[in-house]
Amino acid sequence: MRKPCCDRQDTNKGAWSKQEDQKLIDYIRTHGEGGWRTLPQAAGLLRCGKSCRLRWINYLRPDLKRGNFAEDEEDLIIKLHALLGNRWSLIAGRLPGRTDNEVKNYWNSHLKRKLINMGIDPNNHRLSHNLFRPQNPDASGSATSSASKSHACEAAKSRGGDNDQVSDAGSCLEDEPSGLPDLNLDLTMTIPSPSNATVENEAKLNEFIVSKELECAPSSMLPLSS
DNA sequence: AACTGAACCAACCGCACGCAG
DNA sequence: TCTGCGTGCGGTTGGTTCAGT
Repeated sequence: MRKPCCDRQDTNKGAWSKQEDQKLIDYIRTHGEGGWRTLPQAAGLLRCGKSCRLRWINYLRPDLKRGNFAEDEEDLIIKLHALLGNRWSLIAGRLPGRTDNEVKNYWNSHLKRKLINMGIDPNNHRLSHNLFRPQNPDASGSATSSASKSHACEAAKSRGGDNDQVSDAGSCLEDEPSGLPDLNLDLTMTIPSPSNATVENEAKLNEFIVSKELECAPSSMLPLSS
């Protein structure tokens, strides 16, 4: 096991100061992204490289879209989560200006609960039989109307276990309850084995996502930038 | 006004992958 | 082929803010 990179005594932890942010921004503007291991020293920061990278990606990048998620973004997250499971970076990749961390946090704090309130199991996007389904039109209706119909199985639980296999929806649609009829998410497909998981495969996966979006999404959601 | 629990979000941590030597 | 390094990812934690009592 490799030593953690952040165990040095002389590195700062916790919240970033404005000065630190500025140093990081200035450095990356001058030298570009990358070289995270050596960046802190070069930029005069008492941080580990990982911390710098995270700060840049999640907070300082100029193309980040801050603020609340739009309804179509919510829909898309839910739909992609049904397709891909907890692959936050892939999901975030289809949401311009959003980061995986942001999407993950939003899922855990908002969307998960929203689905539960709608009587949908957020883990597999199926109707949850034993959950109380509120009559509240707010919960059952507007924001995630298409989401509630996205009942493909969760793709994969997590890295390692799922092996980059995209959801086998066929297997999870077979016992589908009657409630969520109209999205065609038959995801039967062949994804190359994890051992071959390469950039090319990632690109194929993205193509797949796009094709599914074209099949399933309301036109208002499209096109999606990559 | 004070307290408490819930919600939110930035940041940390450990692991796995790709690549170069 | 093996090994170590750099990087990216997803899960988790901890601090802060908000809402209810």
